[in-house]
Amino acid sequence: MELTKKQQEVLVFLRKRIREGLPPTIREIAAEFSFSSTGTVRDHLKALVKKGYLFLSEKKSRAMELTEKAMLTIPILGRVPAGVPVLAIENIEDYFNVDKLFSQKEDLFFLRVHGDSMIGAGIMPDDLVLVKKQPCAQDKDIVVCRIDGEATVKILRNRENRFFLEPANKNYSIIALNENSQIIGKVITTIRQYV
Amino acid sequence: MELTKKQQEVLVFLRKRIREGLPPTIREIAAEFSFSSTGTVRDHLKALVKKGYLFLSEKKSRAMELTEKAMLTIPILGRVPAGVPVLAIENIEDYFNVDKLFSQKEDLFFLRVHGDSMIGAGIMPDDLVLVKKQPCAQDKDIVVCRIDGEATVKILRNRENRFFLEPANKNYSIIALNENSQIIGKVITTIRQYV
DNA sequence: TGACAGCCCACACAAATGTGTGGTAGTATC
DNA sequence: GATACTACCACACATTTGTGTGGGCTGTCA
Repeated sequence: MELTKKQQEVLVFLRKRIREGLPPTIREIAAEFSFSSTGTVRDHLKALVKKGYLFLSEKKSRAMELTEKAMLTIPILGRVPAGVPVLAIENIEDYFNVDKLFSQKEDLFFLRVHGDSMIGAGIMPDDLVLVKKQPCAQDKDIVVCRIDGEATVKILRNRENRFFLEPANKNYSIIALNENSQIIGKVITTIRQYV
Repeated sequence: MELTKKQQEVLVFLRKRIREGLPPTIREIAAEFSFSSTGTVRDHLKALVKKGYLFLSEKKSRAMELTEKAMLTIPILGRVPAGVPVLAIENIEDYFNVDKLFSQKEDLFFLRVHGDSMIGAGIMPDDLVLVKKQPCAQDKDIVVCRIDGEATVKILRNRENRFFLEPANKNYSIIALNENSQIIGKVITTIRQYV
């Protein structure tokens, strides 16, 4: 059930248009590929549906959706030997599903990290951490907590059912979790953008 | 030029549908709000356009686009004092524009980081770095380079027009840029996802 | 009072759009 | 030879959809 070259081309176009926010109509697809008949487009769309790359809704204009299989991904490279092109297929370790990163329904927010208390865990000042709001977490989770009126990032430690907030920097000390320090959420991603 | 409550509601619905991948038709909007006339919807859409939240294309079904002003963003929290709710408006430092992160047209790929040579810069083993392909870069840029058949991440140094690749870890040594080490691209973002 | 914005309705019309039927040609498979 | 898939075309038809005109009611602001 592999895609033919032509079907690939159509899929690439659909992906582009869907990402831009407005899926094409059948006639817009026909125009793109200089097809003079709408039937031709329908053949291709039906092939994509049949092969599991596309969902179509009936009687609704532009109503198409990519399946998981067809979603836009950015290749993740692993080891890159000398001599071969960087983006050669052999180097591709996995795909990063861009469309899924932020599609979660949970209550998410970013926190801009202040201070260097988590430097040992690779969380630098001014990094953004994506936080899922939740009142508790597990041992070793990186959590956002409120200590003395300041939101900071720490590692949660569970020692015999007593909880501690541990920094990843020896210049800071461990804090026991009490009524003055409250867990706000769990860090699920960190992002650093270079200018 | 503030939005009225009703216009806000309409915008929220549009944003939801646009994010889901299929902007609504005028009649679908009417159904959502139980309007019995398409004219009513057009009044609201025109108001949103006039106030700078929406672009509409003529004679094309579902052809609407959010303006920068109206785009979906995730709040970035700064300092969070005790006592106030976490997501209180006072805490919001900025907004992270999800829709823009990956919208760049350039040739991008992710590289899974192996080794600890960049630990000092907060880039840990197994982090993902988003790389923009380019054959050269500037002093202090973090670059992906190919050294002895392995893609690694390093800091580029320009000393009197001679280029060096510098690790952020004292256990590794500086390498002069030569025919055995080639710049593949520049790191523009790092991402770490916790399971 | 007048002007304007917000919010709603009814209805008609033309254009855009999906659907359906049927056809041709090439290629591959059994 | 039969069958199936791919890749195109032509054309008609019904529905969906955007557009346009006209109207009503409620406010606010000058």
